[in-house]
Amino acid sequence: MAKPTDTREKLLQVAFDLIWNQSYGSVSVDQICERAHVNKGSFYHFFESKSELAVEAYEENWREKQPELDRVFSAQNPPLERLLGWCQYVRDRQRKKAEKYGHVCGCPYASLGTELATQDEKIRGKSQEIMDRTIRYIESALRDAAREGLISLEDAGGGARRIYTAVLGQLLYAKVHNDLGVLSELEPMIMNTIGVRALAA
Amino acid sequence: MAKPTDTREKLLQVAFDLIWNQSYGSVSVDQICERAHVNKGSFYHFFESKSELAVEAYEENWREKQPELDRVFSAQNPPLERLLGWCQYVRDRQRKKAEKYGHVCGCPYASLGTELATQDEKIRGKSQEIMDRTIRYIESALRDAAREGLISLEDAGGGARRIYTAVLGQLLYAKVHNDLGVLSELEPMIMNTIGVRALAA
DNA sequence: AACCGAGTTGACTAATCGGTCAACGAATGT
DNA sequence: ACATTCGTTGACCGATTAGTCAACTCGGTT
Repeated sequence: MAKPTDTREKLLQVAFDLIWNQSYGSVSVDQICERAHVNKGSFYHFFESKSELAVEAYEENWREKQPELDRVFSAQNPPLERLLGWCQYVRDRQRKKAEKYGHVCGCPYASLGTELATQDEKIRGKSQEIMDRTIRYIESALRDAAREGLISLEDAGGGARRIYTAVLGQLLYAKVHNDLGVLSELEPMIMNTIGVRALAA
Repeated sequence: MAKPTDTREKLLQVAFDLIWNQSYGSVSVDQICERAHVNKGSFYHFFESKSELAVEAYEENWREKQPELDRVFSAQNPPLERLLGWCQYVRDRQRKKAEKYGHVCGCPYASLGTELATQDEKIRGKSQEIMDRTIRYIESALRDAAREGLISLEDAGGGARRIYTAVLGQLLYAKVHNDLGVLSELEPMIMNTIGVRALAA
C-alpha cells in the first residue's frame, strides 16, 4: 500500500470552510487546492467533480459534528433541556464563526442547499438528508417531553419540523442582517412553539 | 431625447427571474443578455456591474410586488385576515413558480441574500432592506390585532420578526425538499406563534 | 532487484467569465 | 442642416473556470 495521506481530508475540510464562508459559486477549485496546499491533479484524483467534493465535504462535516449533537440530545438530559442545549450549541457555533470571519455565516447546510437546490440534485439531496437527520433529534426530544407530560403533542414529526424551520429562518435572518442578536430569541421561540410558558430549569 | 426603450426593464426582469430560478453565481451576464435579446454593450450601458444589476433587479421587483402586498395587508381587512391572506399569497406565488420551472424556488430575497451576504455588502443590504419592509406589514397587522383585543402582545416588532423568520424557514425547507407541502403549515404556525387558537374566520 | 499502484506534480486545454470599447444609429433641439 | 445625446452593436480583452493528462515519486510486495 502507499503511504497514508491526509490530502483528501484536508480538501474536505478546506472546501467546507470556504463554501460556508463564501458560497459554492464563488469558491473555485483552484482556491480550494491552494488553501489546502494540494495540486489540482490530486484534487481530481480524489474527487470527480467540484459538485461531488461538496457533497462529500458536507457529509464529512456531519460525521464530525454528529457526536456533539448526540451529546446535546442525549437521552440522559431532560427533553426540554436538550432543546435549550441545542439553541446554545447553535448560537455558540455561529458566534465562533462570526468572530473568526467577521460576518455571520448562517447554517452551512441551508446555505448550500438553497444555493443549489434547483440546479444540482445531489447537493439538494444531501442538504435535505442532513436537515432531516437533525429534525429526528428534535422529534425524539418532543416525544420524550410529551411522555413526561411537559407538553401536549399530537404530531411529533410536524412539531419538530416547525421548530427546525423556525431556527433555520432565524439563522437566515441573522446572516442577511449580519447580526447575531436575533438568535437570543431561539429559546423563547421554541418554547412558545411547543406551548411551554416557563423557561427556567 | 432618444427613443424610449424597454431594454433596461427587460434586463431587470430577466435577471430577477434567472437568479431566482438558479442562483446569482450560476447566472452569467451573457446568459441574461441572451435571454433578454440585448447586447452586452447595452447591458453595461445601463448597469456598471452584474452586482449592481442584481440590486436594481430586486428593488424593481419589490416595486412591482408592493401593490399586491398593500392590498393583502390593507387596513380595510381585519388584521388576522391580513396574515392569512399573506400566507395564501406566498403559497400561490410559490406554486406558480414551481409549476413553471419544475422545482420550488423559495424566497427570492432570502436566496440571493444568503448566497451573497458574506461577499457583497450592497446585495446583503438590499436583501435586508426588503425583508425589513415586509416585516413592517406584519408588525402593523399585529398591532391592529392587539388593539382589537384579538391577541395579547408585548413587542410587535419582535413578534413580526418571529413570524417572518419562521415563514422564511418554511420556504427554505420547501425549496431544499422541493416540496410545497410544508407550506400548508404557514397559517397554523403563525396563529400558534401569536397565541390564537381558532383559525376559522 | 524488479515491479506495482496509490498518490503527486504542474503544465495544459477549451470554454467561459465579467467587463471594455470605438464605431455607429436614430431621434431631438437649435 | 447640424450638433448633441441616448442607446446599440459586436468584436475584443485578460483573467479565470472546471477539468485533463502523461510523467513522476515512493513505500510495499514478490
